[in-house]
Amino acid sequence: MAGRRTTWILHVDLDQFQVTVERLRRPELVGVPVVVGGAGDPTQPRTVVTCASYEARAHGVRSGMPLRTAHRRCPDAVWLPVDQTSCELASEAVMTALRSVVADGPVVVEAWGWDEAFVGVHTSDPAAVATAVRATVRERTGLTCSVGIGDTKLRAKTATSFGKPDGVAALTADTWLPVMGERRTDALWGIGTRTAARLAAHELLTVRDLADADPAVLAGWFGPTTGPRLGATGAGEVGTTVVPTPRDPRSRGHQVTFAADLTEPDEVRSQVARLAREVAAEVFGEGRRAARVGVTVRTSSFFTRSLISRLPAPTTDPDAVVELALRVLDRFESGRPVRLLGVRIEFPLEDSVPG
DNA sequence: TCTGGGGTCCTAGGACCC
DNA sequence: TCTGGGGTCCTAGGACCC
Repeated sequence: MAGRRTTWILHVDLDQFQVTVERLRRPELVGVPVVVGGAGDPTQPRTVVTCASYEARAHGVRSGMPLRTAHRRCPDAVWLPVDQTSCELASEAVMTALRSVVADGPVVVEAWGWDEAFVGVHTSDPAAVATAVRATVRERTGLTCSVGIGDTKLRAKTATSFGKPDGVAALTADTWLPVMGERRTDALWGIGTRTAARLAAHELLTVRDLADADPAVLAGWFGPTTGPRLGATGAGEVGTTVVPTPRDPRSRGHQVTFAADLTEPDEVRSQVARLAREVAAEVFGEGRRAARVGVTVRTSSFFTRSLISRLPAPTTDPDAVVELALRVLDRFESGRPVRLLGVRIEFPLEDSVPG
C-alpha cells in the first residue's frame, strides 16, 4: 500500500446479514441452509429471496430469486420472513459500533442500507483500522463483516468483494487496472446491464476500455454529467467524500404486490387510499411535509407506470394526500388486472439539507 | 428464475413566459 | 403573422443499488 496517503475509505459489508441476525437468536440455525424472504413461505408466488446463507448459496440460491425457485433448488432449507425490527436494531448497533472506532481521530460513518457502510478514516495504517473495525463489530454485535480498503468509495466497495466472506482486501489507484482492467464494465458498481450494453455498442467492453475512453466523447454519447462519470467509474475514481448519516430523505413510499391480481376498480381505489393513508401517517408522524404524491401501477403483464402530482402547497393533511393519490390514480388507464400498487410522498426540497 | 420493497439520481421534453 | 432563443418549472421514465 502506498506509503504517504493518510486519508482512506473503508467499505464495511456485513456477511449474510438477515440470516446472521436470525442465527443470533436461534443458534441451531448455524451451519444449516437458511433462506430469508417474503413471509417465509417458500410455496408463495410473487415473493423473492432477500438473503441466503452460504449453505443455501451452495445449492444455487441467490438473493432476488423467486422463493419457489429457491425451494426447488434447496428443499431442505429453513425458511424465514424478514424481521424488520430485529434487522433495524442490529443495523443501528453496527453503525454505532463503527462510529466508536478511532483511527488518527474520529471516523466518519455513512450507512448504505442496513448492511453496508463507508467509513472515512485518517490513518497511515488502514489495514490495522480494518482489523479494528471487524473486531469491534464482532464484539459489539456478534455479526461478521468484510472490509474493503480504498482511496475512493468505488475502489473500497469493489475491494470488499475480494475480501468476502469475513476478510479484508484493498484496491488503490496502483492496483485498480491490474485487478479490474480486463473485467466487463457491468462488474462496476453503478453500471448495470443497460449501460453496459450501450457501452458495448460503442466498442467499450472492459473496465480498461472505459477508463481509456475520452471523457468528451463519452459526454457526447451519454450527456455532460453521466458521460464523464462513466469514464471516472472505469478509472475507479468515484466517491471521494464520506458523508455522515443520517441524511435527510427525499421521499417515502410503500408498494404492495398482491398475491392475486386486483380486478375490481373499487378494490384498486381502496388499496391506493389505504397505502396513501399509511405513508402519510408515517411521514407526518416524523414531522415531515408532503410536496408531491406519486402512484405506481403494475399490471398483470408487468407493465409498470408511475405518475406524480404536486400538491397546491406543502401540507401535513392526510386527507389531502389521499385525495391527490386518488386523483393521480384516475389518470391511469383502467381496466387491466393490477399486480402492484404503490404510493410515494416526496418532501419539499426546502425541507431537506442536501447531503 | 413469471419477476419484492425501499430508495436515489439523471435526462428529456413539454408548457409557459419574456 | 411568423419566427428565434433563453430560462424556468414540471413530470415521465430510465437506470441503478441494497
